Amino acid sequence: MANGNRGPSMHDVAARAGVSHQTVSRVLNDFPGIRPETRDRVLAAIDELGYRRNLAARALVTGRTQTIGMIGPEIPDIGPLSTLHGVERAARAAGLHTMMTSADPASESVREALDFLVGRGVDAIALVAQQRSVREALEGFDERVPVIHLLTGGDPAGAAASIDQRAGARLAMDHLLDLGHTRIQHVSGPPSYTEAQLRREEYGAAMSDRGLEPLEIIEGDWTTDSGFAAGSALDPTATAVFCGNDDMALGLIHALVTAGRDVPGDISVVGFDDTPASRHSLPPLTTVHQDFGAVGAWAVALMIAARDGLEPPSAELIAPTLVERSSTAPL
Amino acid sequence: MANGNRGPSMHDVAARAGVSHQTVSRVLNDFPGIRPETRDRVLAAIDELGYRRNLAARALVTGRTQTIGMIGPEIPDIGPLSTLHGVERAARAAGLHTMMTSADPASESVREALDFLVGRGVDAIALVAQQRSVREALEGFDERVPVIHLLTGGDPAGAAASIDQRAGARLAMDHLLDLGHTRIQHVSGPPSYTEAQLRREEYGAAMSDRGLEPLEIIEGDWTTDSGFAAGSALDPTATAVFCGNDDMALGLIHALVTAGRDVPGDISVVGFDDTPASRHSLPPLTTVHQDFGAVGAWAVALMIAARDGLEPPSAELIAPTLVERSSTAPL
DNA sequence: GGATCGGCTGGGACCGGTCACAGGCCCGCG
DNA sequence: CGCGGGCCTGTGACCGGTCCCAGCCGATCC
Repeated sequence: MANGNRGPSMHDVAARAGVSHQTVSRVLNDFPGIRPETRDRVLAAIDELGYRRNLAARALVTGRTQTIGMIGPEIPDIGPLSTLHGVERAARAAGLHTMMTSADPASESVREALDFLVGRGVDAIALVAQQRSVREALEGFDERVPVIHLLTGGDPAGAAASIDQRAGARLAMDHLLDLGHTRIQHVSGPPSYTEAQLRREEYGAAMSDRGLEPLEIIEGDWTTDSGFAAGSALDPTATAVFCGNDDMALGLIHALVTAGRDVPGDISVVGFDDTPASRHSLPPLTTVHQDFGAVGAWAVALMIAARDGLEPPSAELIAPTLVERSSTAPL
Repeated sequence: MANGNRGPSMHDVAARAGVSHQTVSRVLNDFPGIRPETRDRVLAAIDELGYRRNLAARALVTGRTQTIGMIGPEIPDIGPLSTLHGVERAARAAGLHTMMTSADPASESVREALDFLVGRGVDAIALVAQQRSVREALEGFDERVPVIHLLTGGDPAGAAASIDQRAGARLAMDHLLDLGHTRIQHVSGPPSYTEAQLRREEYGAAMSDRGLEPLEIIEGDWTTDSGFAAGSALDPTATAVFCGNDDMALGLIHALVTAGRDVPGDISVVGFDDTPASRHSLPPLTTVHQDFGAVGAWAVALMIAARDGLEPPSAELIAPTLVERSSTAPL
């Protein structure tokens, strides 16, 4: 072991165990046909030396790193964060490792992140693609490494893992409509987000399905502040508001209550996300729960299939659920 | 380029540009003393071939991966998450890459995560060590890769980047005390967290510094639900509550209001974290803001110093600030 | 004019694993 | 007693970069 301070190598182990490096390799990779006694000697040597396999060397020859890359947004919202966390857990369960980097939605930045991960030799990439511009960055990206899209909302079929946004929006709207509301307004997220776009569309569809005229849509940016601002822009005849996410709903309620209106007495509010804060806001928020962990797990399944050249499992969206709390009431 | 489907190698580029692989390497690494004309030819060849350097090969010979590892908790709270995000950004700015894995606080799990990262050849590790048990996992971990602790609260000096918890707790307490409150109760996080421990101690210190007797401390688990539960365990004589974090404060306020008490009319509440939801909760929450991004940046500075064998910059804690909103009022 | 020197380039070993292949040994069989 | 065939093991090439060293060239110097 006369190599700098690099730690023992396979040859050192081999020498100590009195075998060849190849035998050590076989033990490490669980190859059959090794005499138990030999195997034990090798294992003992590994232990004594504190040997640890060098993955760079391994990756160099195999061309596989057993690592998947993840690209998330610069500003981490609860959704992407939870999803990537789900990916990480599912990957670890599958014996894979994860490497994460972030990128703002500009194509340039996404391309950079992609290049970085490909350069690191990841076997597949999970890309949070809530915004259309992120997906556009992939145009002409004909790399040999498969890319799975996350949280596209179910817009494009194909290699993507998402929550069914239309279904979620319909859940919220039907809840409000079933309570008797007809003047329902929508505070949406930025239209650059596919999810916001889909929730918007479904808002309109849900209204017209009941023969109702949609009210003007107020555009927010997902933050509590923008929800607060939306409060003063609300249609005075509205008796219910479907908010694009919980944070905006919280801000909106704050504005409403400040203006002397009672929630849900005067006006009902429903959110989207089921954040921790929504459980105990005043009033506790009726909202749509999304299982981000399931999205992550599904993404990993897709990546493994893609990596191994298998047919991808049939596309399937994760179904959201409605959580009824106290921010909504019958008209 | 007759190698499987591995993409072009340095030799392919060299052949195309009519130079040696060594010259290509020099161009790639910005070595001086290359004729501009030669350099351009190489660059052109790289571009035409879509060549990309194989980092596994590079890491194999240099022994450096230009990557830092991060270990976060299984359940991602806002603090660790924001901090790791800060590490990621600062690392990228320094030309380093990050690889993240998570571990539950059990020593076993932390050791595994450590081993994994060391095996991947990271140059340094940032470890979220809010809980004492996490730090204990490092006993006898004499690896050659430096480990920086995150969010220890400033308890142990040394290779750690944290926010000054004592100062933050003092900020919250002095605010309440200056408003004239004397019956102040504390809802703390789990004592296994150093941060919770430090906030607790400072609560007691702040009280006795003014000659006041501390009230019984209620123990929560950081969640809104535990804050809600704390609401019914509150000392009836308390006129103010210092909560260990915003989520618990939100749950507590919910319980209080449900029980018919007014915040801040009957009782003042201050939180800790400055989460997005706290800006527009009802009432908007007075809380302590922590600059997690700065912690991340500081951690990266420490890691670079450690990696290069430099003397670590003198230990310094990030100072929190008080954000006054509407959940507190004079007695 | 020959030696020296600096700018620029090439040749080969090496990092630490995996893979393909070639044995050595011992057994059973004819 | 010789030979084929498992079982188990060793040998050497190779992955794609970086590092060390040598060599070429023209210009400068004495």
